[in-house]
Amino acid sequence: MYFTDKMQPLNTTISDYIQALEEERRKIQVFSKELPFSLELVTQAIENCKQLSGTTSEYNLNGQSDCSEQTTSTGPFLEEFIPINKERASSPCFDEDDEQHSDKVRVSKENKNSDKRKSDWLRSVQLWNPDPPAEEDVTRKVPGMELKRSGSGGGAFQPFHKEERVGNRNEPLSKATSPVATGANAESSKREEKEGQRKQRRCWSQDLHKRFVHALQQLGGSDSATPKQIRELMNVDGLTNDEVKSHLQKYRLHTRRPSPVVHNSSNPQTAPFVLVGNIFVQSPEYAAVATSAASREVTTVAAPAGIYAPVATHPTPVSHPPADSIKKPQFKKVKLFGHSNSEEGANHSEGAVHSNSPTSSSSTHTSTSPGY
DNA sequence: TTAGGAATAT
DNA sequence: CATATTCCTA
Repeated sequence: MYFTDKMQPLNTTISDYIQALEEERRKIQVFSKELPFSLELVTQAIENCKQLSGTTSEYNLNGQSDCSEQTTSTGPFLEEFIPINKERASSPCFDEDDEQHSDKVRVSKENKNSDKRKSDWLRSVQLWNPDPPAEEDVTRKVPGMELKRSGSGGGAFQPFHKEERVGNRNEPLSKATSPVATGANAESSKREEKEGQRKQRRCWSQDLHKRFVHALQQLGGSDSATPKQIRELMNVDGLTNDEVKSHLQKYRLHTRRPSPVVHNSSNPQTAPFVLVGNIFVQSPEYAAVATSAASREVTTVAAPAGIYAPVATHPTPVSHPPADSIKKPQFKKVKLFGHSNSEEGANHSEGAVHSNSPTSSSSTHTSTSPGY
């Protein structure tokens, strides 16, 4: 039994959050001189939250504009305040979207990070982001029913939009089925794409990947799973077989020979991350999560052979999620795959990479950061 | 028709 | 260079 992931603690916690903020404000009020802006910020945040909780009730989980941000559970805790980094040269994900500034009360959302240099595709994305308008469902877990739309038909979906070129006709495409949800489908601007054109690049978000991996494990590993099965299991609406296939190909590729990861044998001193206040930054590109103190076990820091680090097998069946839940990111920001499950777990056979780790630490990874 | 993999494109 | 898409073959 696996349990589906939790992802939307939202609404319930909003008021708690507000309370927390208010308390925070009281505290810093004392230092209003020293921290005028903090006070201001908090105050604004409170207001925004109040408005949010009061007026609207719809939360969309994927509003993000680009692929950065990770599924953040309760917005409160900053997890992703990554410094910033601009550089938009080669980010795989489609960023764009300059959005029109809507005057709404957008809670301050201005994270503009674009990508992580190294490209950990795992964390750099979120859901796919075809584009803003189509926020529909995409991921939806759907409790009860499943519907798969577009079976394999192929390309169907498409949110995308702009880009004109040849005005060709689009295919019929029926988008109809959205898994649940739908409560408010905005509209469907379906502009299908043109035929001759290459499909817009889709980014595999963390969430998506997570589902992918999850499906994979259910199917018994990447070697035994077939794209179609995976796709069905994932139950993500616009996903096509080809996309899954491709992703799988990559996945296999990476899981198969990660090799170089050498555990630094004698150099523990290189801490993988630095904890700064509440925010932790990762020094090397290899991020390994550091959930502050509690580093349960997970955290596969140096995965031997894995690169894809999906979900670290949660061994935690049922424990109280209380405190932790708020504190830690939903899933670690692991980067390497710890293959844990059958998947590669079994691969020991071949994968056995013996550690060749000669050169004492350092070097060896210059740029090769396993994306996965 | 689907899967797997290679060739390409970004 | 990595990741995603398309082409080709079984």
